[in-house]
Amino acid sequence: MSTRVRFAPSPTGFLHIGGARTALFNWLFARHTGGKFILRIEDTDTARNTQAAVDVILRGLHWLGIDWDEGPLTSDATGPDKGDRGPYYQSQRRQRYDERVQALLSHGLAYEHEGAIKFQMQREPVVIHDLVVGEVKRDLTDREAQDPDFVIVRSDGQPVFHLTNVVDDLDMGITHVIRGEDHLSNTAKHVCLFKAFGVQPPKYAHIPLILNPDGTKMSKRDVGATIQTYIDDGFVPEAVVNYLCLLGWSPKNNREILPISEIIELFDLPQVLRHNARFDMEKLKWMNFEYVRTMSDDRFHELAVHTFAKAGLDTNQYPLDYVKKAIDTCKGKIKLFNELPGYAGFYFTEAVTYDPEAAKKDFVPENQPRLQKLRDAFAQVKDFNYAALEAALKNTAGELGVKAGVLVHPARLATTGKTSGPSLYHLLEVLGKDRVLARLDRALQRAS
RNA sequence: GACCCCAUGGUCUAGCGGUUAGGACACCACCCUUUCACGGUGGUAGCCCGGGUUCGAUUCCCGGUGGGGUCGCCA
Repeated sequence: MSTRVRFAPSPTGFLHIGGARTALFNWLFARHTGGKFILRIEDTDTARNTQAAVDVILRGLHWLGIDWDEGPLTSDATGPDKGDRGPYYQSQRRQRYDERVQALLSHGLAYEHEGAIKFQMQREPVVIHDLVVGEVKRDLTDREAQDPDFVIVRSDGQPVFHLTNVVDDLDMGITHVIRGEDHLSNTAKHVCLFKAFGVQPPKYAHIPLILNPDGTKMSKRDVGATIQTYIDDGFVPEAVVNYLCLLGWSPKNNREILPISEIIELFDLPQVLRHNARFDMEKLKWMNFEYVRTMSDDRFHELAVHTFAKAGLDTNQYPLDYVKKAIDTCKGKIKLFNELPGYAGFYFTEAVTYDPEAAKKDFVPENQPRLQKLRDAFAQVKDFNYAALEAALKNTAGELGVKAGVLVHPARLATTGKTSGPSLYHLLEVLGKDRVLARLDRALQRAS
């Protein structure tokens, strides 16, 4: 039998990193087993479920590269979808729930209570066979022992999560429920519901949670908790996905960075860890850097242009060749794309502002004649390439009897406004003689 | 409070009765270097505690401690 798994988020207005990882593990399992990955929107709740909130989820999954075989095509609950087990919005499945509740009622497995409908829960401990955790015997808590039965339809007629979740999994033929460990306690309820409907429950796999660095539960307010953060901060989706895979799972053999195709091949449920993992932004950034420095020049260029544009720097105003060479000097230097405007924005604006601390240190009277000599040397360079520029600078330093660094720092500050950045000689070559001389002249005035 | 899950350096992990306990991030030192990085070399740092089982436990069992989760007419 072919596997069928689903990711069933509630549109809360953000895609939580834990949810994304759950989606990812489901997706990996489906791809690994050659089964189907289904997206179902659990929007039974309140008015907080807006189309915009669904869009956030759809966009987040798209960005991560997680595609679904069945599910909605748009954020419109009544809009088009793919798959023959729809609709995939719970708000459109009300009739199914009503039918199932009637069945329970008529079999005496549920009953009305103060206008709501409650399910007759079994009193004995429920045994769950979990693919990750193992066999779990779930006993009633003291609170539940008071009244083990739980509401499946609210008094206003709205079916409740436990009911809709189970009915949908049943109707959609879900074979494996892969979800966060925070659902493990709920699973006892769900297993009993399946039994009441006279069917075998799906197989369960409760995966560990992603915690904050301090070990507390990650809420939407915490750093890195929502996928939008990564989109906004200039992360590469493959890096985020790769990192997420390593939280609660390992490819073994001391391997960490590996293509998704290989992860799909290696991934399986029994190897998922049981303990929670803490989120480490530093490691994610390192991994992102690994992806950024090894990606193709074309992709780097495309993402870079987009990032500059976001920061208000229009690279289209410059010759394509200039833009390309400028961006090339940044490859392998930045960890996140959002560092780019600060790192290399000087290529795309004539309004260079000097780092005040550095200016105080480098633009001093003592450096004025040195910079002047360097400027004159650069003016003599006919073929304005990095090798010639390096030779010119070093030669000047030699004549001045100073180390290269004495010229390098002021020159960098004069042309970029920064104390660090791409290779100086390469950046000068890209900037070109006119710009370099002009910027040097401006700095010369400042230094005098 | 009750119920459930979990436990290898600061963090992510490999390990599945006998290992100098391996890798990665981070950190420190040195080298390289025009800046910042990259890279290279070396280094600090770990099996939560207590009982068992065993010739021998990081590894198996029990208890404790610690962490997390769940006990809604939220999902």
